[in-house]
Amino acid sequence: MTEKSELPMALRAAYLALHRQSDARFAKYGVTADQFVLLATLSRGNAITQRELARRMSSDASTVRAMLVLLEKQGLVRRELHPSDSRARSVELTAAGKRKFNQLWKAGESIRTKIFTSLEPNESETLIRLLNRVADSLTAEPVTTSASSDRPTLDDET
Amino acid sequence: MTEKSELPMALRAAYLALHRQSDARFAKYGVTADQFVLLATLSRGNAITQRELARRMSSDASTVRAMLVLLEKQGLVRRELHPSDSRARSVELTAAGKRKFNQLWKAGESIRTKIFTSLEPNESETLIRLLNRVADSLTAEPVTTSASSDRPTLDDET
DNA sequence: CGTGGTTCGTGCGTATACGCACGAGATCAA
DNA sequence: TTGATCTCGTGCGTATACGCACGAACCACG
Repeated sequence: MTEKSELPMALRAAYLALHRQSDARFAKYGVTADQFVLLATLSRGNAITQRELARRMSSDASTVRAMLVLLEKQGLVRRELHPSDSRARSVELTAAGKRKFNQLWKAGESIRTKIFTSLEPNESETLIRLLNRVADSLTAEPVTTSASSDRPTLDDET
Repeated sequence: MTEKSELPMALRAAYLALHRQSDARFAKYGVTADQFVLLATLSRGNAITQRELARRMSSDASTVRAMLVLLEKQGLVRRELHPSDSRARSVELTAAGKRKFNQLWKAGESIRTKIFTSLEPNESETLIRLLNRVADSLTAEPVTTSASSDRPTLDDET
């Protein structure tokens, strides 16, 4: 019987490990792991609003904005007026941004290899499926705070 | 054939969703999701060094320090002199910290429920196992004396 | 046409995450 | 013992992550 905190902790450990490795790998290219995620997201669907970009990155609007400011300074992305909605801004990769992303993709190859060689092909599929299920279950709307009884492996009040 | 970026993105989505939900849930108790992780870690092994705490949290020494400073102000943790190593500090929960953790554990119950009801018991086991495998594959660090690893060849032309 | 409710981007404040460099203590080798 | 080296905690700088509050624009619906 596994601990109830084991899954969340394993998720945390895996994500942070990935993030650290990515940051280290991309550092020499002057971008961070999260900036890579942003560039990758734009590379698959250019000319989207900041909010849509945030949604696809599983990130937050204000976080994305801060990132865009930095990436714009580096000349990797461009923010233009949205054709139909004048309060929105349309984000896209510059030519330099596309080149940079291609570099980064190659630079990150060994990380992806590390991951996929530790998993059988069907295990990768399974892992993705289960992760998506977890994410979906958490992205659903609020729950009532019911506070049931399940022991936190700690009893205090001495 | 899945995209190579799908697994990392799913991992990111799941982790961030969990983190957001946890932050929201714990906010009314005045602690963050990560502070909960710290308290939970201490609740299972008290009186450990900051570095060991960081290791168990899959976190970083300086991050942990910043968190401890905040938690100490709240009176939830205590840092004492290490008995045998005078440069280290021994961290432990205060009585208030233990009470707080018990509260938080209950408050977070519905989040854990959400996750586990979206997974079959064996799927939880599988997910944990696969996540650990991924984390391990990424935590491969340079060894001190062997230096026999295959080194991903960071040839960056361009 | 207004008028209110919603959505987009922005700015602000706080907490994490992490690398890097430092000083003090610990450890090992000669 | 001494010196080289490693480790622990600290402080600093930067990037994320996110909530919250604004102002502006969009969108009904009367």
